Amino acid sequence: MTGEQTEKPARKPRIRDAEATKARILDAAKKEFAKNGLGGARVDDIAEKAKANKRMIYHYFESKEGLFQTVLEDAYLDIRSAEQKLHLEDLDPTAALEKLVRFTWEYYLKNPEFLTLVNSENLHRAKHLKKSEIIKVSSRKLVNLVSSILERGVKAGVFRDGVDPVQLNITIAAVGYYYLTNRFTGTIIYERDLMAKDALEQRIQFNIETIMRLVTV
Amino acid sequence: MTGEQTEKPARKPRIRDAEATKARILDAAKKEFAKNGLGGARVDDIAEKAKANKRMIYHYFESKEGLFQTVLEDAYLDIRSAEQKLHLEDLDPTAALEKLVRFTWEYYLKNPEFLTLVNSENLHRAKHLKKSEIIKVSSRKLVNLVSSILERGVKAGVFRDGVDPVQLNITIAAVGYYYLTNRFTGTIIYERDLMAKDALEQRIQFNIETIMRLVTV
DNA sequence: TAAAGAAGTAACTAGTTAGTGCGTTAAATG
DNA sequence: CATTTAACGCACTAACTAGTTACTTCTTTA
Repeated sequence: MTGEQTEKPARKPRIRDAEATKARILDAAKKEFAKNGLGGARVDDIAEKAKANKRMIYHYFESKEGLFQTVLEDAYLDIRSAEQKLHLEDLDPTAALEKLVRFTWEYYLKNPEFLTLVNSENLHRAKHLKKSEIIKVSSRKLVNLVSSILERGVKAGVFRDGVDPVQLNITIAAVGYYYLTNRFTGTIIYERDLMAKDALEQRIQFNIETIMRLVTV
Repeated sequence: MTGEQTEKPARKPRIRDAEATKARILDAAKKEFAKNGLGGARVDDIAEKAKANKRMIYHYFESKEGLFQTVLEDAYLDIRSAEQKLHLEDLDPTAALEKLVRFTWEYYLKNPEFLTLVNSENLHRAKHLKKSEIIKVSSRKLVNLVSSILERGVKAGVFRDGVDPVQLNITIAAVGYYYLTNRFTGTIIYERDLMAKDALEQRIQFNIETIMRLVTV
């Protein structure tokens, strides 16, 4: 509908570029939603940061919630696709699991907006995610990935039998997510700078230890 | 200042009762902040739910943020005091640790507002908690509690040496917190009702297993 | 019982905020 | 080159929202 012949032109920098404007809005919205939550985010601020007119937001995304939904979907698709790119099936079970734990931690660390977006979505009882079929499909792949790592480990005699892949998946996420999403209150409660370089290094080692001990025979 | 002679009268139900009004406001505010976050909460709604006039909120708590800070402080003090009441020092190390894991899980389960309040506070980079000295003091007690359980376990030969009590504390919270705060997105991602009775039972068992394997020799 | 002080209320303000109506301008098309 | 289509922007509105002003009513105490 938008441009059949004009697939990826990138020939000359167009002054009017729908895709580029859309991308700028999404980028600005991601930051704004992550910083202030869905309720706290301001549409005017998103438009300004995106160097777009507010009218464009409503033209491309219908509403503030429509924009949030797209931002959230994109965020989930990004982490799910990055997980697939790890090619864990090529590694032995122990190395594969350790790599997944490390990847999850580093992804959260490099993309703190992801954590806040997920928190915001849960505050709204996942009403936006519910509508998205593609998220379910890509999540299923992640569970299957962990399932097969576990199976291979059991066969190789390095992992114990009976570990639920969903519970393991949740726990891998949990030990990183909690630490990082609560880094501000955590720094006060535990009277220790949780984001100091050595603190982060100590935590990822602890997380690997936690997960490995959980699955090992 | 408010009433020296009238310490806990409870003689006749007063039509005008400052303490009762204050309590109703705090209760309504806790629910409203938990449901909608600090930004999404509406002062008018809090007043209405509390069956108090909005002016009273500003009289007792100065501002919306002042009210939020009091709600948050109260929430932290409640869980910290409940932890102390477990008297874990009277149990053997293994039983004490298991009881703490179970308590933490059940507290989150029964008080989901706590999770949302903490999330909201982290969205605001812990600016309200920073001001509270009493929170630091009571948190220190929790870390000391876990420290002494670990120490006793090492001496008894049931726990391994070198486990950082802060990391352990964080992990005990993490495995419950993540599961419950993300119960809405989780139910979609993992295509499983995470709040079903047997799912909850399975999770607490998994959490105990995770923590026990982490500290055992 | 009169005076003082505290508890409580209605109505308002000044500033925001999501969302729109309508016109303008650039690019594609025949 | 004329016409259509899509990108873009200004200026507005209707509803909302934190916080306040000015007042009434109840309770305590000298």
